[in-house]
Amino acid sequence: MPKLVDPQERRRVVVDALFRVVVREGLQRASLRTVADEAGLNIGSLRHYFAGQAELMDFAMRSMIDRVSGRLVQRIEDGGELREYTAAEQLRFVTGLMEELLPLDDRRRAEVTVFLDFNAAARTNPAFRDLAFKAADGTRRLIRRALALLADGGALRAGLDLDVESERLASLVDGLCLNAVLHPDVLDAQSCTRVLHAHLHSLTDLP
Amino acid sequence: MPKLVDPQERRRVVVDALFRVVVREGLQRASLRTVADEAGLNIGSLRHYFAGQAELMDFAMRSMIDRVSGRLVQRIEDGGELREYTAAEQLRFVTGLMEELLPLDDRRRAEVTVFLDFNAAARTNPAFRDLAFKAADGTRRLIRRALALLADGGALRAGLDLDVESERLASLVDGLCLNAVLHPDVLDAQSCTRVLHAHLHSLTDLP
DNA sequence: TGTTTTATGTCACAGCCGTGATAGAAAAAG
DNA sequence: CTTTTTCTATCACGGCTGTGACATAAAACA
Repeated sequence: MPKLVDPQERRRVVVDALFRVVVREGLQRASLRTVADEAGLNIGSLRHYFAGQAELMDFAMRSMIDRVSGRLVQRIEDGGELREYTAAEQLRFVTGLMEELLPLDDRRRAEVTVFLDFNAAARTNPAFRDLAFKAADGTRRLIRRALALLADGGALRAGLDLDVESERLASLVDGLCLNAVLHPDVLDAQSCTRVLHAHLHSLTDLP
Repeated sequence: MPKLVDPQERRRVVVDALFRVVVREGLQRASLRTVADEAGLNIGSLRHYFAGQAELMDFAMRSMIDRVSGRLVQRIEDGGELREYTAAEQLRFVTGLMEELLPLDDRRRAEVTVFLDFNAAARTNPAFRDLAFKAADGTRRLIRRALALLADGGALRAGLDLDVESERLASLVDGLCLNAVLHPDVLDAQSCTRVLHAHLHSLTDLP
């Protein structure tokens, strides 16, 4: 006999509604009332699962980060022993990893859109600063490890500075996300992947 | 005999105040009242120079775009006949042009910060969409022309696709702007220029 | 001078917002 | 059954928003 309401499920429904509002109208318009309406709930009901706006926002941001990092971890686990890969295989793996961060389909586009709005808000809203920093630091570490993997495998071009290349790839990915979300008709998914592939390829000696 | 108040100067003062508020507290908190306070004006006085919020925001965004594009045009005019440059000189010129877009000092940091907030808002606010698109399109054209210049001068590496490289450089610059503004302690001005220099250098055959 | 335009300041209104308080329905526990 | 907890729903308050209306003051003009 299932309980009529599953609190965990309810919170997920609310967060999904919040994401839809943010994608459609921006984080600024994601008030308790608009989110409750989007979720088909009464605001009183929503406030029974989230004590206040701060808790809702914090939970939503954590949920989104968990989803993305979960997919990344899954990919890494599925990869197995990456050191045993050939250079070309390693490059393909890293490419897939970076593509997970780009808005190449509706799901990832929504995530990136929300993520960008959250980060922009985190610049001036102390409530988001720590989380935004951890997220940025996490992808930064991931990218650095990915490039270090290529370097260990001998796939990386000679004379490349790992620090500089990590920053360059991280900023390129962020810039692609930004432009793909803000001007999707100018920078579509195809162009995005083409640029990413060209960049990663230019870091290697592969044909 | 100067008039006691110069309307044009007043509007500039108001826009400067708006920029300070946006940099300090975000575009969201830049209301007519907070901007008026920041400018040391009464809200009634402010509304004498700007009919409403929409006009103020529109004027402010245009002002910022004019400032940046003005500096770029100045650099291009000062450059003279670029086609007569050597490959190394052309690369230096293009580097300087791109550096004008990065938040390398307080003035540029403020401009980029405001610009990013405006663009984020433009995603969901139709009032900003046209301007945001024109600005993005302008820098896109500029970057493409800069790379075309290098290509004509023979400085560009063989086998590079101008379309892909334009997108790559544009997104890299945007990503550097984003990270430098959101995490200035992680990506400082030095790291920014190092990455930019490494990228532009990698596009050429220069030593 | 008087008149007109420009500039500044103040008030009130409706519309959101988050949130505290509270009531009542529904489900679970005793 | 009764009691308790969980859930849903509604009201009211203060705070902030843009804006229309208006009064006053200052400068420019005639």
